[in-house]
Amino acid sequence: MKSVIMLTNARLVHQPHDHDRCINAALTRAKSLCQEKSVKLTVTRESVLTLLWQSHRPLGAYQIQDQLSKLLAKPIAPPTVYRAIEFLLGLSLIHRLPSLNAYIGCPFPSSQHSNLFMICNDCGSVAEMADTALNEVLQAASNKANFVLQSQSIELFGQCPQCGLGNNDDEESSVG
Amino acid sequence: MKSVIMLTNARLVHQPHDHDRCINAALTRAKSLCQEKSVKLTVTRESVLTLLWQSHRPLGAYQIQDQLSKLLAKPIAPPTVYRAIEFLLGLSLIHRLPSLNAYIGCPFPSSQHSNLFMICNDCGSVAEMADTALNEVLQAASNKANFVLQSQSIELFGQCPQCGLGNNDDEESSVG
DNA sequence: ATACTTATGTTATATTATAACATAACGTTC
DNA sequence: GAACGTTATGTTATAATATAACATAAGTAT
Repeated sequence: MKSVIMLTNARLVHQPHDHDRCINAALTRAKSLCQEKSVKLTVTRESVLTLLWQSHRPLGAYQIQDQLSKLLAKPIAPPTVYRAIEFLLGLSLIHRLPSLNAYIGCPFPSSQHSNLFMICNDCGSVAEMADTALNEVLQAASNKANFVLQSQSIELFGQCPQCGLGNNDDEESSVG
Repeated sequence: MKSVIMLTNARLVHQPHDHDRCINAALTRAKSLCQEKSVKLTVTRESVLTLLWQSHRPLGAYQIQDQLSKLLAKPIAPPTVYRAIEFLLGLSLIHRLPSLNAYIGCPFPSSQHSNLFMICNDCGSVAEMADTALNEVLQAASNKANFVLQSQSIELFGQCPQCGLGNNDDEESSVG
C-alpha cells in the first residue's frame, strides 16, 4: 500500500474564512517566485493575480478586464489581460478551467501537482486538490494504453459542502 | 480488492484499422438508441454524427459546419450545427472536449461511464477510456471534501503509441 | 384541413481569444 | 547620458466559438 498524499484547499474554500490571508499569502508566494525566476511581477500582473484571489470563484478574461479597468482607473484592452494571464499561467500561479473559460488562483503553486478541481454547480466556488492516488490511477491507465502522459485537466462538477447544508435552495451562498 | 473494469477504444484509435466498421457501428447504435427514446435521428443529426466518426480526431463546430455544408450541398449556419451537437450530446452519442472546444464520437454511449480522454499532442487523435478505479478515486476525493460529485471532465494530454514509435518526429501520423 | 409539435432556416450578435504593429519603460554598454 | 537592445504595454482590428430571437417548414394527431 503506497502512502497517499492529498493536498487541498477544499475546507478553506467551502466555508467562511479570513480571506485576506488567502490573498496575502498568494501575493507573497508570487513575489518570491518571481524574484527567484528573475521575472517581473508588474502592477498589471499583480493586479490580475489579486483579482483572481478576491474570491474562490474563477473569473473570465472579460470579467478581469472590467475589474482591472476599475482598479487601475484606466481602460484596459483584452490583450493586456491575456498577457497577464499567460504570464501567471506560465508560473503556475493561476489555472485555467477549460470547461468554464475562466481562471483562478492556485493555492499551492510551488508543489508539482495534478490539477483536480471541484467546481460547485450552485455557488460557483472552486476548490483544488492534489492527490497522489489519482495520479497513480491516471498513470496506470495511460500505461495500459501505451500513452505517454504529459499533462492533464481534471474538473469535477457537483455541490460543495456549503451549498449542500440542509439541502437548502440558496443559489447565492457566499463563498470567499 | 475491488474488481477493476476498464473499457477503452485506445488500441483501436492508435493503430490502423478498418475504420468503416467504427462508423457503421456508431450509426447502428445511434439509430437504435433514438428509436428506443422515440427521438428522431434526422439527416442533419446523422450527418454530424457521421462526420464526427470520420476519424478518431475531434472536430470544432466550424469544421463541422464546413464539412456539413459540403456533405449536404447547401449552406449550413452555426445554429444548425450547434443544435445537432446539443442533440447528440444529450444522448451521449458524442462528447465535448472543453480544452479543445471540439467534439468527438463516443465509442460506448450505452454504458454509464466517466469520460476520460487521452489526447495526443502530436497527431490529435483522442481515445476514450472508462475506468472503475478512476471513478473510485474521484469519489473518494469528493467524499473527503464533502463534495457531492455530479459529473466530470477528465482530459489527459500526451503522446499516443503510434506517435511514440521509434521517437519519430512525424507530426502528421495518420490515425483513423 | 386544422392545430400542435418539433426541426430547421435566417439574421444578428454575444463571448472568448489572438494577430499585428506602435509605443513606452527599463537596463546595459560605451 | 546617448544609443541600443530587451521587455512590457498600448492600440486597432479581427479571428474563433457560441447563442438569442424570430421565421419558416415539416411531421403528427385530431
